[in-house]
Amino acid sequence: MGGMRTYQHPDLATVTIEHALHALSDPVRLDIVRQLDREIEASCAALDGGRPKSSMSHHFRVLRAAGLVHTRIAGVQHMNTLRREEVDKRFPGLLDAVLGVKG
Amino acid sequence: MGGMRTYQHPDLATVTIEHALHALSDPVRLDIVRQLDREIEASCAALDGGRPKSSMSHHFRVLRAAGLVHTRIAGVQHMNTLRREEVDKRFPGLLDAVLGVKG
DNA sequence: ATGATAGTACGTATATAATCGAACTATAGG
DNA sequence: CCTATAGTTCGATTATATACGTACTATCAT
Repeated sequence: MGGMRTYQHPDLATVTIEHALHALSDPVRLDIVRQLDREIEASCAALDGGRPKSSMSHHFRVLRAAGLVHTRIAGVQHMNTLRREEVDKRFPGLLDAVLGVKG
Repeated sequence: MGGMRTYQHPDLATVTIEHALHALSDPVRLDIVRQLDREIEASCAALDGGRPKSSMSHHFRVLRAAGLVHTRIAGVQHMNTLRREEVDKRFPGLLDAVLGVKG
């Protein structure tokens, strides 16, 4: 069924490191995370890089399920943020390491 | 073409963070890496946790291809080590973060 | 109400990965 | 040379992911 009122965001305590690593290991998703790390908040469309909406929806769902991204509904847009503090608490240094890599 | 004389180990510069994250996102492989982090050097069989040899061979191959593990042949055994220093240089803080997680 | 916009849900096709038995290869020891 | 051991390679199976078109839903503006 189509649009929804709210999203479910898992408690980081229930997210395993394997789960988080898997979510981060896809280039599209890693790119989303990199952009969110800079942009603070962005709509799905703003980060799609020309990809179809259904593909992006899939990747955001994976990122949400892994506890990495929070999505709030703002009118017609769904605004995404990195769950930085919570992820840092659960996996200290992980995002710093992943986002700090060059090349 | 069974056993081999030597293994190919990629230059870490050619390994992407996505590649490394994917290799680490499998529970069997993460367990291997965790054990190598403690044991310094171990044969494949010592880390198999009762799994078939062909399955383990697959996982070691993935770990090698991602630049995470080095394998040297010592007689009939193939001894594995974590490529700690090189990985730390290429992906600073990554292994500390991944291996430091509890639960 | 109509239309436009943002995104989800579903279904399906395709690709990638995990699992593991069986046959094989290399080395060591008797 | 024969046998045991450690691990690889091959091939087949199954599971998991990705990609994306189409239909749908929610919200907003007119």
